[in-house]
Amino acid sequence: MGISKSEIYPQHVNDIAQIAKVFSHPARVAILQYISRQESCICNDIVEEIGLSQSTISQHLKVINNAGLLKGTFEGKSVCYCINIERFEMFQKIFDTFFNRTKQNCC
Amino acid sequence: MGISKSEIYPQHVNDIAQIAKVFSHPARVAILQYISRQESCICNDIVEEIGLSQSTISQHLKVINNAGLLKGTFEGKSVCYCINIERFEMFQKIFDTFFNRTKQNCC
DNA sequence: ATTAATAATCGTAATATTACGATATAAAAC
DNA sequence: GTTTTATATCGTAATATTACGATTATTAAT
Repeated sequence: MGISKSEIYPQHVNDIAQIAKVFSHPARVAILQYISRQESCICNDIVEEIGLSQSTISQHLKVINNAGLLKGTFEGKSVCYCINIERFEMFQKIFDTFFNRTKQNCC
Repeated sequence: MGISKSEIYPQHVNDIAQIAKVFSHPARVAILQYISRQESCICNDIVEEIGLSQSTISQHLKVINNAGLLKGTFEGKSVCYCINIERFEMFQKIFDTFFNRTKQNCC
């Protein structure tokens, strides 16, 4: 047991859950907020800023990136992380629609 | 290791993560949508509707309820689940604010 | 009072996540 | 070319989550 049965749900339900998962860890929320605060997409002060190890931050960045939320160069020394605003706004919209629909028809 | 260090983040960051966690499992998204679809707050057809065991649904309901998202009677046979719209809208607002703020000042 | 039905809780196995140190990789600086 | 710096990946331990069956508790029906 313990395996999440994503196959039994409609796609849009899985989509919402997957998007929410990105934001369900405080480190990832903090990373996103930190990146957005930087005026010029500067990089791994994130490690110092957040206070987790470099490998852990890298792991969280991967989750954020896999969700399509990052833009920038991703090789070698000077990586430049940026938020992919289009994608970010898409997530915002999906969430907002979910909230609005779920509010409707409620007792 | 493996313990999530929530103490190192500001409160509002932990808040967002905790709210997102509620929606980060498809069963909980499906349960919320199902409850909202019901015209009169009727109950554990949820088990049949979703296709997980009764104990598993109950567990997910507890998570949703602990987040303050349910209203209704919670004892004995005929439990009546309802979405707590005020709380739900509060979550919507927190999320929307997070999205809007994180979009700002971005490269 | 017994029985039936509904939902919560307990115990537990399987799986996933989180975190870190160590190592690998790749570009920049020297 | 070697060293430094920045980031990714690997291996692994600790913890959390998911799911289920069995049991318990509570109400409704008989």
